[in-house]
Amino acid sequence: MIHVTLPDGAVKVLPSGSTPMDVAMSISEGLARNVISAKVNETTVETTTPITTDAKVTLFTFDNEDGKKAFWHSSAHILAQALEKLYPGVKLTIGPAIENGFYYDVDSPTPIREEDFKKIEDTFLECAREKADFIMRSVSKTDALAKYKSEGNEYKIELIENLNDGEITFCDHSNFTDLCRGGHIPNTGIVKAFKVMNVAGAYWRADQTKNQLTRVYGISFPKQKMLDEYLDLLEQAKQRDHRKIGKELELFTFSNKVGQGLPMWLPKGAMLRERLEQLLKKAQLKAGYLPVITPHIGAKDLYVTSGHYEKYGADSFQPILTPHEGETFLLKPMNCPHHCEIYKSTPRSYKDLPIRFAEFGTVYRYEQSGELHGLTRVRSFTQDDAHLFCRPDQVEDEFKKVIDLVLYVFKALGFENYTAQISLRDPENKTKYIGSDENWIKAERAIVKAANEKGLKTVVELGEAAFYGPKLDFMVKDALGRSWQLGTIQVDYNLPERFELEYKGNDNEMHRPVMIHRAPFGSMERFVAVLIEHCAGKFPLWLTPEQVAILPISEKYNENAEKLLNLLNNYEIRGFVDDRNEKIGRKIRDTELKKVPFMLVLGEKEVENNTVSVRKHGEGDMGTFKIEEFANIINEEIKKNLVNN
RNA sequence: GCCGAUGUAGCUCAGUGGUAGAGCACUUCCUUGGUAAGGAAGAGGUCACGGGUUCAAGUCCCGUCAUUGGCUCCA
Repeated sequence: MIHVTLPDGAVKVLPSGSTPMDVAMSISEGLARNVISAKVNETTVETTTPITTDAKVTLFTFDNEDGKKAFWHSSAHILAQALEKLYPGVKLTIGPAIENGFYYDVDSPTPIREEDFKKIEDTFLECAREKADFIMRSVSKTDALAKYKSEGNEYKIELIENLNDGEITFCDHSNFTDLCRGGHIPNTGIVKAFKVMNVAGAYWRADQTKNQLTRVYGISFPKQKMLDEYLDLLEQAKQRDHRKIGKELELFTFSNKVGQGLPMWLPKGAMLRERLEQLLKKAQLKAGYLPVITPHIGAKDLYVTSGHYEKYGADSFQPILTPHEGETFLLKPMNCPHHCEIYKSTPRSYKDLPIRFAEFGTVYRYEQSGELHGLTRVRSFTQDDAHLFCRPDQVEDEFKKVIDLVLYVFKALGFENYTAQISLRDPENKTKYIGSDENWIKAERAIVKAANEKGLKTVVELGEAAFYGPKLDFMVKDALGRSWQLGTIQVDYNLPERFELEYKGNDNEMHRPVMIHRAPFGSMERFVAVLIEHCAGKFPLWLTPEQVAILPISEKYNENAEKLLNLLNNYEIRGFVDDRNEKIGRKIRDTELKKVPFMLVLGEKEVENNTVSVRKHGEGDMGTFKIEEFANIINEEIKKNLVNN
């Protein structure tokens, strides 16, 4: 007999050789029906893998992350089987589970196209319906290599060559075999619904110099209904796409005549952005930041000093020349060098520190053309940048204050769900970074300590640091549960050294300050894009381009409507009059579609009684109010969703 | 930058080798209304751009540009 310990601490005594499925059976039949994968101690196994010693066992259903992973990993096998059937001569490479579904990278002699998706889906489901068991077996390295040599599959051969003899396993189901580490659901029949999401090119081993493969993306579920719900979610995401809403709400535009990836803010978008900037400017003023303004270009040497030129020069916008020989400027890709020079414009004393220079600085980066995307990835964007120059003993405290500022911004804009990513150096590849080991260690320690003391939920990523220092990045989850990287805070010991920044200490000696780079929004473009998708274009009242629409019942009341608008403007409420020759139903419909929060219907009754009939977006008629009453309602609501501190 | 898809009116899209279309938006007129589309008329296009095939190209082929889904990159 063996003792099996479950995650809740319960212990089951079962015959040796019992499987995770037996464990599930011993708990309940319902659980047994839904169990699709299991972990024995720390290893993911099949539900049919015998357990022969005392062990900790965790059972997974599709509702667990691990269960989903096993489900989608297994689905990748079925996809591979279907692709082999449909595309003779196809070479399989790898097919992992991903966050939403799975993919399989193949080298296919015939192209796989969108019109083939239906065919692939049908074949996949045929294979799934065979209810073939997934069976793991060990193979010797020689045998494994022999199989793929006979198939001429150089990719699998490369994979196997990196494995040790004795740890190579194949997974069989039906007549299909694949090299595989394991972690499957019991049989193919559990997969009831499948959809090919996309095909795309992907490099073998993510290496641009290697062969380009075809990546087939798919997603599968144990129930058709779950697939339908997932597709519905995608449809919602599409409806929230900031590119679509940005156009509909007239927030921003692009023009080929201006250039790729160069966004232009339309009046409504520009005003919205200004409101966001004001929010932060006010908070920064309170927090002791000092505004600075710097040019959009800088002498090339500035960036040679900072190290940006060496690192990114070749892939950036090319230098700007002047009528004078040998004089070159660069569009600024970063604000920090300028801010360093401002720091240096006068001698600094330890008593002056910390000095916090803030600027909404527009920067230019030549992003790869294939990477451009709406407002989230552009070639000119404005950072809500600031650089804090402090004494080493101030770093931690300053860092924590910046965290507070970032969280204030998130809270004000309704991003409740976020995690902090600590991005450190890649210890394997230190040459990517500038600066001394000692400084890196100091900077990394400072970040980890500050994040911990602030009680942030953190994940650590090695190799994600900026080339001059480690970062704390804030990842927010939007209303649909998608993750976005927004604010960033970075500790930097390197640029102060490169720019030879100094201050005089109380010992009358010169010392080097530490820099903190930070941007709570990140970039205004990206932030607005994420905000649009988060709130589906229904911005918080204080931020929205138009708070009220005044809808006269007929043209007779247009003049009263204009007067009302003026009155509301005095209460700092903004809006517009819909003075079109249309019926009230039509005006309401159009205003609803524009997502204007409040509609004021104005007709004979209202004009006589000096009232407005209020209608709220998405909710309908709220009744009749005195104008002052309405002004109070709206101002109360603004306060409610704009945190004050 | 690489692989795939797409590019027709301001917007969303139809048009599969034979005279360039629809809905919405826009303009004018009628209508002056009470909580999600009132009616009529009109205007609007070098079918992304450049070549080619053809008696004939929005449609087929090649190239360029842009958009887009991925990959790689991201100070």
